[in-house]
Amino acid sequence: MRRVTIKDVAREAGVSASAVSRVFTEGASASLKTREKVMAAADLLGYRPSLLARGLVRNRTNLVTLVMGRMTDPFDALFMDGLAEALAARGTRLMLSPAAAGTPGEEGMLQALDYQSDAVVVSAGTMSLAHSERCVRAGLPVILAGRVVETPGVDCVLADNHDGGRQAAQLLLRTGCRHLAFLGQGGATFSDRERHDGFRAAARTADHAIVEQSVAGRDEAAAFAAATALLSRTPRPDGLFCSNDRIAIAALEASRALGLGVPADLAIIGFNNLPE
Amino acid sequence: MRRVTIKDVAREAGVSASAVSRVFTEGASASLKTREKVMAAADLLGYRPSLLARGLVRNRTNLVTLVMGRMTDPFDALFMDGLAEALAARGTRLMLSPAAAGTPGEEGMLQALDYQSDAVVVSAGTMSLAHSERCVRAGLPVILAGRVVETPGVDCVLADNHDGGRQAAQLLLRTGCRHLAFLGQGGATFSDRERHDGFRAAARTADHAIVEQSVAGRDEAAAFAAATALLSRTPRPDGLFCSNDRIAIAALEASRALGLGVPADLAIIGFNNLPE
DNA sequence: GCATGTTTTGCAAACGTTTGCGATTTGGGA
DNA sequence: TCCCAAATCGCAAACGTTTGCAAAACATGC
Repeated sequence: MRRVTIKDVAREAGVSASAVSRVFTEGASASLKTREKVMAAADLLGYRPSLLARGLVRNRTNLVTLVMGRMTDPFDALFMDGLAEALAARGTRLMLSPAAAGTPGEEGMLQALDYQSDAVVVSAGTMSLAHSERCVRAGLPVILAGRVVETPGVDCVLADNHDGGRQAAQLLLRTGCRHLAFLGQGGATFSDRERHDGFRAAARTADHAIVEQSVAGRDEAAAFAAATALLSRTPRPDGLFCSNDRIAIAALEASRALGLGVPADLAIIGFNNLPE
Repeated sequence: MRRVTIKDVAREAGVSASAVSRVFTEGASASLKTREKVMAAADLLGYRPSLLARGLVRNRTNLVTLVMGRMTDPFDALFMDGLAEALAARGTRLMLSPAAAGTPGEEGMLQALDYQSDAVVVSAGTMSLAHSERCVRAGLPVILAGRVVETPGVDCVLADNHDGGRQAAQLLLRTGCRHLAFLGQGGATFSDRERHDGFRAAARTADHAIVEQSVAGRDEAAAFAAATALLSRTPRPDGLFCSNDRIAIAALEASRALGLGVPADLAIIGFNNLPE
C-alpha cells in the first residue's frame, strides 16, 4: 500500500539510489550490468518514478496549463484535443484551468505557477491578462492562442485571419457572386474583427459593396435569427462569409428554412474547417 | 528569478517556516498576530505555496486525471468541461491523458500514478482496463464513466440508458407513431447496447415491431447514409430513436434531404441533450 | 501570586527524487 | 604486470513543503 520508492528498488537490486535514478534518466551513465539489475528489480516491484519529486528538484514538471473558457465552440475542443495529443507525444501532460462562469479566471495563470508548469497557454478569447506579467517575471512562458497582445514576453499563435477573410471574398467573387455579405460576432473577438477586416478590404478593392449583420448572443438560435434577417434583405446576398463555422452552419439552416438552395441560390463560406 | 519560498516569507515576517506553513493550511493553529505578519510578508514577496512540494509530503495533490479518447463527440467535450469546472470549484485541477490514435492508451491510468493523482476517471468508452487493478491496489480511486464493469474497486457513473430507451419508445408510441425504428452504433459501446435494449423491450411490450439500422464508421457521412437507408424502407418508419444526438442530427439532415417533414412525417428522438 | 490547562511556536525529520564531487572500478596499451 | 584515462558508482546535500513533539507563551480561576 505504501508507494514503492527508488530506495526499495535500490535495495532489491543491491545498488545505491543514485544508480537507480541514473538508469531512469536518459543520458546518464550506468553500466549495462546495473542497468539490467535495476530494470529487473523495478519490474518486479512495479516501480514508477514520482514525477512530483522529480519535478521538485529538476524544476521542470512536464506539465502545461491550459487556461480556457467554457468550451461552447467545437473549435475549442478541437484545439484542446490537438494540443493535448501533441504534448502527450512529447511526454508532457496538459492541465486544465477553466475560467469558470462567474469568476474572473485570470487566476488560472497563477495556478500554473503553483504547480510549476513548464508553460501556460491561454485560449480564453476574452480573458484579462492581468497576471501575465507576473508569470513571465517568474520565468513561465505564456502563450496566447487566437489573439494578439503587445505585452513583452508573451508569445501569440494564431491563424492569418485577415488573409483568410481576403481569400473568402476573392473566392466568392471568382465564383460569380454579385452581393457579398458578412455574418460575424460584431467584433466580439480578435479573430472576428480580423476576418471581417480582411473580407471587407478585399471586397472594397474589387469595388464591391457588402452588407453585414452581427450575431447577438452565442447560441445557435441567435445565429439562425441573424442569418434569416440577413438573407431576407433585398437585394438578397448571394455570397455569404461567416466568421466561424458554427455561424455558417446556422446560416445553412436558415437558408434551407427560407427555401434557398445552396450552392444554387447562395454560396456560404465558414472559417474553421470543422469536421461537421 | 528564483522562486520565493516559505523560508523567504518566514525571514521577512520574523517567524519560523512552520508558522508560515500553518498560516497557509486551514484548520491549523496560528495566532492572529503571526497570521497578520505572515500575510503581509507573503503579499509583499508574492509568495504562493508550491503544490508540488505540498503534494509530495501530504500525499494528496488535488489533481485528477482524465483518460479520454479523441473528442469527436461534442458530448465528450461537454462532459469534460463539466468535470473540470466542478473540480475547479473544489480547488482541484483536471489533468488530461489522451489515449492517442495509435497507442494502446491504457498507459494513461499509470501516468495518473506517476503524478500521484487523487483519482483517475476513464471516459474512453472502448479502452481496455488492463491496469485498473494495479491502480486500485495502489490506493488510487478509479472511476469509469459511461460504462459498467465488474472489477472490484472501480466505481461507475452513467445515465440510466436502458430506461432512457424505454422512455423514448413510450413517447413515440404515445405520440401516435406506427412504425418505430432504431438507429445506433451496432453495439459498439455499452451505452449504445443499453439504449437499444431498453427501446426494443418497450416496443416489444407494446406488441410493436421495430426496424433497426446501424451506423458504420464514426463520422457524420456514415450516419447520414445509414439514416437515408433506414428512411427509404417501406413501410417508412415514422418514429425514430437515435442512440445519440450526433446520429439524430444526421438523421434530421437525411430526412430533410428526402423531403420528409419533421415532425409532420416523422418524429425523431436523440439521446444526449446537446445544445445543438 | 500560583497552579493548571490551552494555544502557539520552533526544531528536525520526513516526502521521493536528482546531481556535484570524489572515490572506485574498468578497459586497454605499453 | 603496470599505468592512465575514462566510465561508473555512492555519499550527501539539495528541492519546498508538512507535521509530531516538546518547549514556550498565554489565559483562566482561585
